[in-house]
Amino acid sequence: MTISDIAKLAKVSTGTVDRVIHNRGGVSEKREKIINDIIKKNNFKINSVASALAKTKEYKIATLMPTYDDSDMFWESPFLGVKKASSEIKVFGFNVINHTYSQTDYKNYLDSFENLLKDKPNGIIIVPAFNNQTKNILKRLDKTKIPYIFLNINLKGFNNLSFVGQDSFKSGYLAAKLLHTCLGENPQILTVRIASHLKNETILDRIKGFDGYFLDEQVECTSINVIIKSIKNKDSISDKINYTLKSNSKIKGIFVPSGRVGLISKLVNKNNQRNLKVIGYDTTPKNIECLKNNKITFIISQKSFNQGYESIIHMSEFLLRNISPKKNIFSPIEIVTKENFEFVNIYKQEFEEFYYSK
Amino acid sequence: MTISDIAKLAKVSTGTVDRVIHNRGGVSEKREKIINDIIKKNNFKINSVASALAKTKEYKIATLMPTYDDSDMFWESPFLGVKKASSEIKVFGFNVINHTYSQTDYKNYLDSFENLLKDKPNGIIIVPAFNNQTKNILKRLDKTKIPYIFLNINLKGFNNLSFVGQDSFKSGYLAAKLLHTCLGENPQILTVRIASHLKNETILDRIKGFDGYFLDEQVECTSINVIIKSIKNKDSISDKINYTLKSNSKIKGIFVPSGRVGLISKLVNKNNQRNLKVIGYDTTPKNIECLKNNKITFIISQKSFNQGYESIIHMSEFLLRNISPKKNIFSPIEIVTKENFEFVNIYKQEFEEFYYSK
DNA sequence: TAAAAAAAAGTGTGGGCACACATTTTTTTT
DNA sequence: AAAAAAAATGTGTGCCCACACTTTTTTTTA
Repeated sequence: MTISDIAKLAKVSTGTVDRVIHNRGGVSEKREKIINDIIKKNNFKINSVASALAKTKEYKIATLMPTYDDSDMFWESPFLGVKKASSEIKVFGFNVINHTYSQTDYKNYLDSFENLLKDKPNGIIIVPAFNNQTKNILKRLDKTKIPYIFLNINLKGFNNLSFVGQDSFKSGYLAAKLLHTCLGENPQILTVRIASHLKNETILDRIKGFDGYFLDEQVECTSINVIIKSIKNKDSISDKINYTLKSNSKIKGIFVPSGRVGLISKLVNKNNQRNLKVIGYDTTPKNIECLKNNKITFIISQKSFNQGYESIIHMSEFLLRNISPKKNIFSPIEIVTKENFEFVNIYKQEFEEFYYSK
Repeated sequence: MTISDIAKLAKVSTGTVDRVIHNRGGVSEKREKIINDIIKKNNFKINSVASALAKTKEYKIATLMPTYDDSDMFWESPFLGVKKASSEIKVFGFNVINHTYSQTDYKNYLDSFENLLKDKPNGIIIVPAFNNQTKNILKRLDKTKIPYIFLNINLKGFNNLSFVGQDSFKSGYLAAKLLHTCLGENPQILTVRIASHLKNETILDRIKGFDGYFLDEQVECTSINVIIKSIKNKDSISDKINYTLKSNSKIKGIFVPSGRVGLISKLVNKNNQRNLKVIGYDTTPKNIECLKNNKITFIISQKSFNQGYESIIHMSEFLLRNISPKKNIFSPIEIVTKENFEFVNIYKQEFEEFYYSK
């Protein structure tokens, strides 16, 4: 069943059928109905391959994501996901242009955004750090009607087409459940937070979820909070954590609501380990290493590779086929341990091999 | 960069370039080298969309999988994965024909296989139950040189193109780790096995992995085995399990190395629950229900939807582009709890909505 | 060396659709 | 009622490649 088959059945030309299929207008109501009926009756679906081939329109998608380096590789993963999707949709006329910014420099964030706009993209994928700056930025986007998708970080109250990322509350909830299951009733848990994260919505939501679990379950959990001023001074962190552990011998679990769990877990002294259960986020190389060394018990993964991938794919579907994605596209909340980590990033691994071998 | 661009650069016709690209032969060595060099130099990749459109060849892929019904929905999931892949590759000229058999009837298995052969498929996806019968079947396939992929069950010593499924040993290993983490040192665990599974390689491997963990970790684990004769007589199962639990008050965990964990968990009497940790396999509707009711603590998922999907995709890539898949394509070993189950089957859920709404 | 056979290279059509442009039909204006 | 404008519909080319068929070139045979 092809467009020309439909045209014959409806006794019109293929051009008219084309107009109906793509809602291009300029077709009489009478004919439109006839054609639509025939399409439905025969369950006609456009041949996406031929359609892709015939399309001449070019699309630009721009991304704006944080940089990554040896000290924090987190953002490599979504970036690779973006790259994978880019290579797949290139054949449909998509050109994906990646921009980056430093997470500690909001001016750089704004500059990168200006550069991004110069590309005149048809759609934007953005990791919206810096709540306030983002507001001004996105006001302008709303005016120009360029659609944008939030990747990984979910700010509320914007006209983003979609959010691709984890339900942070529920992932914190799960972290609590795991520690509760391991530690038994009335657990005592050390929560380690970083000062620079104190306004980070994602991390705040995780903590809310963590607390929410114990509230819901009516479990008396003694939670001791330690706040790290800066991650640079490791001695000071180590002192703080080990002092707390020493003076609270009943602490049997550590919760780090960020990807810094590897760093923290490494700083726990041997004599304080006493079979501690440590849980944190993100399967960065450093964290995986700690998982292997039994310094971390559970890592919660948000499959950030897939997040990058999906954000691009959904944008392309929106631009190409006018399919609106769901407002929230939630990533899995994966539990990663020493025993299963090798299987969790298979797609990422495969693409990595391909990408870095070029 | 298109084929005709390459042709111009090499001062030959597009036909000759086509022959080189597809190794069709009939090109002089001299020219072949010139063309290949130009292809490499320009990093030319065939336009897969145009290629797909121009291909006229039709392929048939046949599948042979167990049936499913209300009492055991497990095989619905890979079936839906197969269906999803089928709908995606239809446009490339693939026709996927599904055959099923009863898991308790090897004659039916053989009959279905005969029917399958009548389709004259170009490739076969098979869930190889019945070790002995499978041997005879596959000898014939090897003669006809029809490639076949094992789905979910991995038999050794065959010429299968690939195996798509879980590393069962490691998934058992993980199950042990989880119980160990929850129960602390010297755990006492009840393992519940079904008589009809006693020769099931998958389940045997899971148990090997389970035992292997405690050996590796040098943990003294007291494991009590209960073997269920038949899953039909629930009273008898209940008696057996509850008697064992009552007389071994130190048992704090139950390990069910199969998808029957929901059934088993339901039969544990209230007075025997004493905060038992229950772990088993497969996210069937029944098991998910028990997860919600706190009767099951952890389910290990093998993402069987993805298994079905991937088996088809890899076969199509092999037939279409002659890309050989890896011998073992391992599925993730996912840990599913009450708190994250809603996020683990997202792709399956989406396809279900689409599939059953038709 | 001419004819025959084999190898190498070239040509052209079709696959299904998108989209610009051309033509026909209907409606509005004067 | 004719002319002009607007709406509706039709036509044809190009997107890039696969593959069958044709033509040219080279090699073999007698």
